[in-house]
Amino acid sequence: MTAWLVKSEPGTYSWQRFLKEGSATWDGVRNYQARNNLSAMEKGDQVLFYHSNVGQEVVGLARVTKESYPDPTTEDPRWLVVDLKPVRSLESPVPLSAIKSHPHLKDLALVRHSRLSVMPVSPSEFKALLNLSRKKRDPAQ
DNA sequence: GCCAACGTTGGC
DNA sequence: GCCAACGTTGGC
Repeated sequence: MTAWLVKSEPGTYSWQRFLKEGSATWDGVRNYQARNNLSAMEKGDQVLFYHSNVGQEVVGLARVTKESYPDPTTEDPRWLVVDLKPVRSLESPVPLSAIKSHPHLKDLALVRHSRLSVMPVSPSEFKALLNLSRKKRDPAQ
């Protein structure tokens, strides 16, 4: 079982909307690498939800509820979707800057391949990210 | 708003 | 099959 990270622009589809709706079909992926990652997802896998562009932080944790199937938003059979459901918001969102400055997270695809929208996260990276999300904010800031 | 990085398209 | 042109993503 692998952990994953998916990106969404909050203006397009936000974590708040995902929470409110209670589930999502992760459609619209039109990149082969991202598509391959979708197809490798298994039911029950944990998925971190990242706000790209605006926010630039990991905001929540979700889970795969349905493994990949053809993207209903296109006739093109090459593209796939999975279904996700929200699990919980992170206590404290993990900003990209914190990920970049964490020595163990430098190789995360989020950092190395900033345009990839669906990526695997190793167990140790996943643990590190969750640890960062538990860290209390500096009261001075 | 800019632009670097990257992916895709199409002419040759 | 190469590569220039173009479009998109997303950090800054």
